[in-house]
Amino acid sequence: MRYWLMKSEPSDVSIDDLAAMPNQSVAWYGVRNYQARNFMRDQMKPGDKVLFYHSSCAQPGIAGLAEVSVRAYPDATQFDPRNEYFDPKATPETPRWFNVDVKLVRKTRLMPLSEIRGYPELANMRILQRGNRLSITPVDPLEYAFIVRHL
DNA sequence: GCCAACGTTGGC
DNA sequence: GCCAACGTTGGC
Repeated sequence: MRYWLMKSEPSDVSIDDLAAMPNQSVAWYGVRNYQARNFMRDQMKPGDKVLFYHSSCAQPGIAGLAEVSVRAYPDATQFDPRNEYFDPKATPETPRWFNVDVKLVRKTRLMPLSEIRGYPELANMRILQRGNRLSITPVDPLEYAFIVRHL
């Protein structure tokens, strides 16, 4: 089993939005970065643990715990010309983008980015490295356990 | 294959 | 809104 941190803009899908979804589950659509796609397509498996992170907002930080509920399949938004994530180079025969489904485990208190930054135990997290923009990053099992213990 | 220009991310 | 950092595009 692996551990991941997944960024979502709360104005798009917040932890409360996730909690309100049918089955408290959501398709992680719209990833248009190859590294993040490859994580979903090649490595993420149902049962993998996810830190649900709020980004690009007033209070960036970890907002809850989730898990992968469905393994990767073609992202439907790439085929829809009216969707903002439409990709003219993708076809159903040769899809380019994939997404997993993610299911809520529990909403937690918000652990702000500033707090994460303050723990020496978490200093190696990808999210803290300068210039990091990747929306899906692997998390070390020890880092994950540390965070859960401090939520 | 190089690399300049451009677009996006995301914290502040 | 600013801007650093990074990824992608496309001409050559």
